[in-house]
Amino acid sequence: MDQQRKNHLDARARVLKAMAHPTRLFIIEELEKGEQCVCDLTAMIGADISTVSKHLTVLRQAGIVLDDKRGNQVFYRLRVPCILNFFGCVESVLESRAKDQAAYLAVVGK
Amino acid sequence: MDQQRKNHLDARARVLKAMAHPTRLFIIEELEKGEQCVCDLTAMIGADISTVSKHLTVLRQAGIVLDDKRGNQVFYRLRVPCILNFFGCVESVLESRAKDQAAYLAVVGK
DNA sequence: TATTCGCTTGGCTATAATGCCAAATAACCA
DNA sequence: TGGTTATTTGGCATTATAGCCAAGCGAATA
Repeated sequence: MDQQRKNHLDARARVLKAMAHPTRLFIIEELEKGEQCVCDLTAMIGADISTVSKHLTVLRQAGIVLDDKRGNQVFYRLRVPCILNFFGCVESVLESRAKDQAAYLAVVGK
Repeated sequence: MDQQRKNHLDARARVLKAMAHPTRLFIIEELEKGEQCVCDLTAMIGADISTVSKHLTVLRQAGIVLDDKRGNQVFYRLRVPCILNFFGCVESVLESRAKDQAAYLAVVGK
């Protein structure tokens, strides 16, 4: 594996890793609907605001979201619009597993 | 956030997390070209075979790959074909960041 | 049967991620 | 100025992940 390919895989992995957390996926879904301030996201998530802030930092550092301070609030939005299309394949994985699971259950007698 | 949504986010996050490692992305890319045995993947990756085997276990448990033992070799293949299409958006994130980085470098005088 | 081959699993250490609390910062308001 | 609100950061304990070596195990071969 050459160095250039390795660098590219590292870069992709960093983006995926930033998305690979339920709270951060929630944030991405909500931001798909439009920008949100930290306070509103925090209210929806129901965790400590410092926890939510750190999740947002992870997303920002991965280049997934942008922040915009207005007054004493910070609004976050998606940097690229496609993030959610992206899930079609994740869903395929989930469905494929569900199907096999159903087949297995049928074999063992429900 | 209701329980059903939480479950769904958890399920998606688990799939993404399984993909979020450079070695596992490499494996996915190689399997896109066709099934491979553990030995060939190990040779390409250049890590200990036990390390590669554990990465494959992560991918299998996430429902991303399937294994097939034939003789004393185990062949792995992708369970769903779309995994790599999936990266268009990851690339957008990376390009978007590169663009901003370039703009920043221009501002500070290269 | 004994040996080798291909792979998985157990065990370990080192490193990273998570989430809370508390403290720091920044903007606004009285 | 002092206080309040919104957010970030530091620090810490807990848990998870990564990768190596060694041991285990089934399948092929001598």
